[in-house]
Amino acid sequence: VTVTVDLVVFTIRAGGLHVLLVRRGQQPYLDELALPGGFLEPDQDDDLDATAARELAEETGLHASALHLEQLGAYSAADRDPRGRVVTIAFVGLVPQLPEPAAGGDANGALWTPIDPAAPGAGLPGSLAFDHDQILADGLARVQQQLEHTALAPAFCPPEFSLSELRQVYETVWGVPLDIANFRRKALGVDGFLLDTGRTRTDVGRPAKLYRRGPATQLHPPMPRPPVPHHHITDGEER
Amino acid sequence: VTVTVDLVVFTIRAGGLHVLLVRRGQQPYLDELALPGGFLEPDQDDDLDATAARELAEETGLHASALHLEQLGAYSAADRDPRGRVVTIAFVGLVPQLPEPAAGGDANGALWTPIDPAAPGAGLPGSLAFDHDQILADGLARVQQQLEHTALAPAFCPPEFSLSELRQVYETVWGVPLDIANFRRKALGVDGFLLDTGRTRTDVGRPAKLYRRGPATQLHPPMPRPPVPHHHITDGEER
DNA sequence: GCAAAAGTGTTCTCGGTACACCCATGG
DNA sequence: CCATGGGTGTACCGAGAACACTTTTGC
Repeated sequence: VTVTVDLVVFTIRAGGLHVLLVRRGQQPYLDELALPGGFLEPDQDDDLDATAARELAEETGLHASALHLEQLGAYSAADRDPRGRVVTIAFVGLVPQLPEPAAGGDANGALWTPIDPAAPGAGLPGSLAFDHDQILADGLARVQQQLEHTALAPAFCPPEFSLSELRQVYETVWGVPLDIANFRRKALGVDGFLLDTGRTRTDVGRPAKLYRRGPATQLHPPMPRPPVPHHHITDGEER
Repeated sequence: VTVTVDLVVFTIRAGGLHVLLVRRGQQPYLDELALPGGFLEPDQDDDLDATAARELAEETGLHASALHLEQLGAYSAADRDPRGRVVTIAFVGLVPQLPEPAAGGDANGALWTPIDPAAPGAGLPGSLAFDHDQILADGLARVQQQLEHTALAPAFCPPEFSLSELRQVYETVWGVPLDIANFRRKALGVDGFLLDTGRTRTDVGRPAKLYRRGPATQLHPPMPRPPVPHHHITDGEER
């Protein structure tokens, strides 16, 4: 049995949620879009997490420190890979900024692709190789849920960030607007979530205080996630 | 790379939480306790879920219908198995009643072992083979969390059950007492969680209405989980 | 009647929501 | 001074917690 690792790596660029995709450089699914990934090498001491971190570094140039990587699950349908029995362990990664991905490995290049948090798959230029559409959807759901319960949001931000930036993370990943005042109180009220650096930053308007991520990992009680507003059916994309 | 499946199967017997363990019938870890499990057969069409269901049926005699089985995660440390590179995918299973497990396969027999929901590992006669202590702890945490957010609790109950039985599931898995009145209102208030069968059952005291599990899968809002009361440090078992 | 368990009512409190309002900066 | 975003105050509402109380059975 062959074991691979696939990565669902999200970032926020230009106010929108993006996933890292590669265009496949070999069969099967040559030239189609897929999630970045690689093989678990049995002869090395890398476990799955190390393999995922290595792959991510290769694709994005980012080193494993200071970025979040977590296991999503195993995908094992017998016919998911035409080459034979391949089980893949999917990971979800979160990247703070907007570094251009580095091409390399068996991929012709990696690219940040915008996706709609309400409907992953919409906005994509077709479907992905293997069962990667499913993995992407599961990964998005995981991140959305983790934002509610864990102190994960700063992973999308630079080391120091304003409350607006943090709020935009939630709004972007969830696809809903939040109340500024209530978000502030909630975020600052959770013990150990945010640390006040003395600093402030001015872009436009009143200067904003800057925060660093605190030691807390869980959010008690959770960050409330508003019910998705009922879109009118804009076009297609229903189920 | 070899891929195996390990099972963390819980049930409630005699008012206590129990896990299914086997005594290993072969090297490595001969004669030690371990989680039941088996190999993913590359030549068959079974995916991991099917393999887990098959193993569970072999060990307990229970067929896959009407029992809950869900993926927990992959464990892949390079040195977790002395035979070489073995990645295992752990599953969590929930079994309703108290069927005696059937011995078979490569195990000398399977047994239900009581565990303390506050400290898995306490109460065990020593530690488990491989990294199964860790997997067991993760599995317990998963079930405890799932009870909060999903309509999983009836999986521990017979098809028809009273509210007391359901409440005892929560109390047993969480290891804390719940308020009878508030639990009742909460459980009945969640739309689609419980269906009223007309029937009642009398053991002692006033007859109780019986319910079946409804179509709901998520609990909105979650079943509130009380903070664990501070035990005085009874003895050891701290971290 | 009494014990035991099922089921109901009521009050208090706290967190979330909505929205009005004030503050600091750049132009 | 005004526009822009940062930050504070406050009144309302609903869910959860605690606990008193009533109902239905067996003995």
